[in-house]
Amino acid sequence: MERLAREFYDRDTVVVAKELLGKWLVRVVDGVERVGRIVETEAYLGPHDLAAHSARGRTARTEVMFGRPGFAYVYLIYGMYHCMNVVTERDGHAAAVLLRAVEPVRNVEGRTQGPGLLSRAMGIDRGMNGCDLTGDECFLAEPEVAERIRIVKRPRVGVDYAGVWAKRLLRFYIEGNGFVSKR
DNA sequence: TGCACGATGAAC
DNA sequence: TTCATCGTGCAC
Repeated sequence: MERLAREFYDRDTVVVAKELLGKWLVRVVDGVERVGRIVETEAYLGPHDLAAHSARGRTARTEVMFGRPGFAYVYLIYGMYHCMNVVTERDGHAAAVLLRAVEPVRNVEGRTQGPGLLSRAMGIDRGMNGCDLTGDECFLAEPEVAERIRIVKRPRVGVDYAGVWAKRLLRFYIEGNGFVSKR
């Protein structure tokens, strides 16, 4: 399996968010590789993007967003679900891509359409925060079979509070894929 | 030290 | 439309 290198993440966040579609998310739990094909993402551009957590400043929670690209930013939402993000762009630029849905490929039980369900099914929680995605616990990889896809662009979900930023087309998903989250 | 609320999901 | 459930961030 060909793992994505640091350079992949060290680029424009919108480009990374689009290119992540179709890639494989791999999480190793008890020696078993759980593999999901990424079908939906959202881009969070940085402190100027009012929908991004980094817009509220550098805090203990958002620290990894401000760090180097290719690391996982995982946080607890609504007291019961975890959301996984991939940190992008240079060290100091607090941007990331939220993984919103995957399609089960291998060893994945349960539903995976939505950031909370995806994290639960893949075995991702706050313990993964700050994890190096070029390492062995959790990483992204080129799919074994590349498929041609069409990308749909929509406004991001659940960020109505962000004013004009809520209208930006920063949610991306694979057209026609049945594992994309509803809403 | 307290408290309002969220990049969600499921039930009603 | 309501609710579960709790860490975070900011007000006091």
